[in-house]
This record gives sequence, structure tokens and C-alpha cells, in this order.
Amino acid sequence: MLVRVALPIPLGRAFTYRATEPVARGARVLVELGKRRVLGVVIELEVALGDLAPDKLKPVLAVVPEAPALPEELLEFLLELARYYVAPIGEVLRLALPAVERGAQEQLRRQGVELRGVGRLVQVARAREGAAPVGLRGATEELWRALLEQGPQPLTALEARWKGARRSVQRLVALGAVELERQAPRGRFDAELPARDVPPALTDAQAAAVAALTQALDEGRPQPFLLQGVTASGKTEIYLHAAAHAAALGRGAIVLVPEIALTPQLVARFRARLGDAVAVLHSGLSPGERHHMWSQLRRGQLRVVVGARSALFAPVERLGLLCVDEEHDGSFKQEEGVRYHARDMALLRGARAGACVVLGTATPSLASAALVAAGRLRALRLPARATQTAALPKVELVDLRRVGPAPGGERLLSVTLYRALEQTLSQGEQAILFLNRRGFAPNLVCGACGDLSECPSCSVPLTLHRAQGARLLCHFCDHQAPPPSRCPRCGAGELLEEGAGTERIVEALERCFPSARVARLDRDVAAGVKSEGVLRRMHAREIDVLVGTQMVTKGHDLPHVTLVGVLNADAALGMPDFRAAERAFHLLVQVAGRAGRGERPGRVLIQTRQPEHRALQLAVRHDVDGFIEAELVDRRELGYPPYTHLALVRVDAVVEAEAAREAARLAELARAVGGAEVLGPAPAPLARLRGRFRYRFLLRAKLRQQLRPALLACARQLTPGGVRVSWDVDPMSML
DNA sequence: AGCACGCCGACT
DNA sequence: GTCGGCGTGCTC
Repeated sequence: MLVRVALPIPLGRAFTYRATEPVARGARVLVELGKRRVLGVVIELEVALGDLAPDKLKPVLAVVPEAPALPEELLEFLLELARYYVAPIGEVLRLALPAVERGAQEQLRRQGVELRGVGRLVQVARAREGAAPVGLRGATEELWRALLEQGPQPLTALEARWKGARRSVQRLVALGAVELERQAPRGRFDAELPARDVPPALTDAQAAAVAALTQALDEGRPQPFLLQGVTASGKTEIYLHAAAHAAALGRGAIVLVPEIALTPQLVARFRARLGDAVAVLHSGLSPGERHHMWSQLRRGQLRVVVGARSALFAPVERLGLLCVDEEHDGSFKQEEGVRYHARDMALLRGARAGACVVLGTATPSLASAALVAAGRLRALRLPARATQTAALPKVELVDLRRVGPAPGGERLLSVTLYRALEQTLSQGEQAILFLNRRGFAPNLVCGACGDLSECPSCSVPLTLHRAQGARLLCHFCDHQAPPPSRCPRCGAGELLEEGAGTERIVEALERCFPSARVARLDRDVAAGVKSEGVLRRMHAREIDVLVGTQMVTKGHDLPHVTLVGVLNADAALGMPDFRAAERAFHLLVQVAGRAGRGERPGRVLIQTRQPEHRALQLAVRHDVDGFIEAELVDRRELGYPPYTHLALVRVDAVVEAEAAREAARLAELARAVGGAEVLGPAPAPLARLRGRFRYRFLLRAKLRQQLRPALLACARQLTPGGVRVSWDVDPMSML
């Protein structure tokens, strides 16, 4: 039998092999490709030879013996995803397979066809149902009680709480009260299973949303929903109810969250409600942990997954529910390799799998809003915050053209924001200040000749950092240089530190409020998991003012924050992108949502030089629907998404002329192919990045499938050496 | 992506 | 005289 096999290479097409033993669709197979052996995935059975020369055919060398690696539903979904993005099928399939393939290939070759998971296992103690040991004393009794009340615990966690826990557990095992089993390590976030929680009473709006979801699940109608709820309205509670209901029906669930920093909190809530059948998938897992999680899902031992973007490809059996939390969030778009959007693809997978999709947000993306308007998403609303006392915060604009600087001439803070901070601090409450720029000063300029320090390999200025040693840093390629003491060009001028980043705000606050405890949260402080520490201190009220970038805007529930300051709203409004207003609006509403989540009312101050801007005016009024409506009108008039479909073709090369020439040639080709309007080519807004010059052109069409012929034509072109071509269907960033 | 083949510089 | 630089071309 001849089979089509997708291989882990950046080629659009699959290859044909001769199978000598029975093989299923979705199975992993070892085949020879050129001189090497690779693991591929069977995507089609009983194919015809076509115009392929029969002597070119090679045999399938081995079939990985476990059940097909990719279940039918997942395989079909991935094939469609590859079509949607005009992406190489092998690369797409790799998204869904755990990253243990390289070692597996070696193993498979050496041991015949053996392929084992390499996951480390931890021992977990579990109380036997109905067991009632007698005569327990001391630590053993406490431990037994904990296992009964809080469910199974890893042995290492028990040992941390009681010395001699190992011996106690052994005794309980001997008594037949406890069983030990090996499980995948849970990772650093959740070594212990949290105590079971009791579902809180639902508000009327929450109950109505839950009813709509459970009904759709019961009827088995694959219906997508947009759950639009103001910040702190209790959306997570809806996901929990829906997931529990899906689980009760014997169906699996996937919950996608935007940020790794958010995952532990959310995971803890899911585990508290659904027990230990909850898998976590995120980039912090080791390959072994990932593989073990994956195979437990594959075998149906775990049914609920919480994770970032890539958890969309979890091999969940009988998928019944797919939630995308904060669906407007930009991190659902993968910006390298296969550039997929997890929200769009969640809708696709849900529809195919007959699963309910729930997109949750306070500020719907215009894409989702347009789907609601077209009747393709059903809207569910949570119009009020879940706790009665927590009203939405009062949002005010501070016109920097009129309002003066803080006392002492501190120009980064307006006098209005200064007074508000003063008041907040005097009342022992907390504040968050948002500035979307890390470092100390974004520009270093010569006072004499005006020379600006630029990155040697990118066309962007270098940012001056002072924390952890003064240095100039490129935020795109991580180039580092010591800051020059005088102008490198004219040798004469003094260097001026222009503009402000988070480090400078911290310095200004320390000057203005010497007794306040100020902390900073951005990518420099929080390499991955370290942000936990800052947030914990914020929770414990060991910090009075938190200054941060994007990171501070997301989902944190800090009940004692009553003031939020946005230092420079204009930076977000001024991005060269047709989505600038949409993103700015999301950002403002999200960051404003951090204020007043507890007992005391919140206040939000937005510093700007364009207070008349629509995104700001409507953010002040919390008018999400008004913003969406107005923005959609503009998008329609200008012919932008969601009313048209775009694809961006990028061409880059070390030699500028080569990039320009190749971009021109491909754009010409796209025009000749037709189907879509071709805009450009032109140099990219970031004209040089990591030493490569970038050109690009845009394809635009009324219908998505009209983009396909031109993209396929470009994809099939052989490009001269040194020139790279990539394309992005539904691009989110125009850079 | 690998991994070959292939055609020009600095070493034993 | 060889070893090796990475350009370009192919993989069922």
C-alpha cells in the first residue's frame, strides 16, 4: 500500500512511501529521506502513484507501535490549519507532537521499533476509597487526614510538611489505606493539589451564561460563543462550570490563557474544582514532562488542559469545550514559524470536533465582534462585576498640554497624577503605573550634533538601561554596548537621555515619594517566572507603587489597588498600524480594570496629549460597544479586516538591493496570478532587523480563499541564496 | 531543515 | 598536492 507521509521539513508537500505492514492514518513512521532517517506522520492511505517514478519509492522502515499519534479529529484539524495558512504540512504537524522526537528517532533505530516516553515520574500517594485505618497517631494521622481532605499528594510535597512522611506513607500502604502511583511531575507551579473549593453562588448573568453553555453541551451542538464580561465579572467561574459539565458528560476541555504568568493561578482554580484530571501545558515544561502530559491526554487519563497558545493542539479525547480566555490578547498569535492565531484556530477546531467554543473577554477583538454581528458567534454578557461592592473605576483623562508637572518640576508625572498618588499612599492603598517601555531612556542623543545611538544591525535607536549596570540595549536583537561617555560621531557633544522608560519612572517616584515602596515589573525584572515574586509582594502589600509594562495590565486580582496611572497613552495610539486604536483601547480598559477590584472604589488617570481621541473618550466611559461600533465603521470604509482578508509577504536579505529586487519580482508574480489586490512592495516599517533588510507587500481580498493562489505561487518560487521569503495570513503586526 | 555535491584558498 | 569554506539543490 502506498501512503502519504508528512515530514518535519519546511516543504509544502508530503512524500509517498510504500508500507509493507498495516498502518493507520495519524501514525508516526520512520522513513528514509535522502541519506537520513526521519519520523513522519501518515496523513493519507492508499494513494495513487501519480506521475511519480516507481523506482523512486522507498519503504516505510518502521511504524511507531502506540495507537496513532494523532487522533483523526486532530489530524484533520491540522491539515485544514496548514491549508488555511498555506504552511508546510510537516511543520504544522510538529506543532502537535511533543518535542521528544529527536531522541525518539535514535531509540527507534537502535531498538527496532521501541519508543518510550522519557518523562521523569514522581510518586503520588492516594487514599484508597473506603479505607478506614485504625490506631493512627501523630504525623501519620495528620498525613492521612490531609490525603482524605485534599486528595492525592506527591510524596515530595508530603515530605516537606512532615518529617518521616515516607515512613508514614509506607505504614499506610501496609495497612491498605493508601496506594502509591507514579505520575508525571506537575511542574514547579503546582506541586500540591489545592484544597477543593466550593463553587460560589452565581450572579443572574453568570447563571444565564452557564445555562446557555450547558444546554449547548447537552444538545451536542457545536456552537461558538462570545462571553463578554467587564473586568472582574467572573468569567473564569463560567469556564469552570462549563468544563465541569463537559467532564460530567465524558468530554474533554481545553482552556487557553494568554500568559504563562497567569497560568498557575488559573490552573490552581481548575484543580481545586475539577481535581487532578487537569493537565498543564506551557513552555516551562521539560521535554520529558511535556511528553508525559501529552501521552496521558492521548490515553484519555487526563481530560482537561489549561495552557498557553500551543495547548490548542493537545490530543484531548472527545473534545467538548474550548475556552479562549482574554480572546483579544495578542499573544494568541504565533509570530514565528507557522504563524497561526490560536483564537481563530480554536473556532476551527471546535467546529470540526463538535465542541463548544467560548471566547471570553472584557474587550472583544473587532474580529470577534464582527462574527457576532454576522450571527456566527452567540453573545453572552456579564454586565457587572461579580462582587456588588466592586464598581467599575472612575476613568479620567489628564491633558498634558494643560496640566503642569508635579511639584519639583518632575515632568514625567502630571500634578494631577502626583496628587492622586499622594492621596493613595496616605490612605495606605496601592497604585499601578503603566508605561509600555522598559529601560531608563529610549533615546541617547548628542546635544551638539544630534546623533542618535542606533543599533548596528537594526534600524532602531538603542535604549539606555541603568538597572543591573548601565548599558545600551537593542530591544529587537539584544545587541548590547557600554554607553559612550561622549558623542561617538562628533566627539564633542554631551549625550542627552531623552524620553522615559519604566526605570526612569521608578527613579522619579523615589524622588517624589521617598518613603513609598516602589517596585518595577517588566521583562527585565521578570525573566519568566520571577514575576511571581513581585506579584506576591504586591499581594502581601509589601509594595505601594508598581511600575510596569504590558505585564501589569493582565488579569491580576489585587484588591487593594485603587489607583491606576497610564503615563503615556499617546505611545499606544501612535503606532503605525491600522489596529493601533483597537490595541490601545484594549490596553486602557484592561489596565483600568486593575483598579478598584476590592472594597474601595478605583480611580484611573490617563496622561495624554490627544484627549479628544476616540479610543480615550470611549475608554473613559467604559463604552466597549460604542468603540467597537465606531471602529467597525472605519474598518469597513477603509477596506480593512474584519471586512477584508490580508496576507503579508516578507522578503529579507543581508544585501538591501537583493531584498528589494526579490520583493518586486514576487509582487509582480502575485499580480500576474491575480485573485487578490497587491499593495506594495515597500520597505518594512522596521527596515532593517538583525542585519537583514526587509521588504514586504500586502495581499488583500474580499474572500480568504482569494489570497491562496498568489501565496501558493510565491511559496513555490525558488528564491536566490541569502534571500528569505515568509508569509503571514491574517497578520496582526505590520512590522 | 539536513545533507550531499561542488568549486576555490591555506596547510602538511 | 590535500583539507575545508559554505553556495545551491534535492529529498518519495
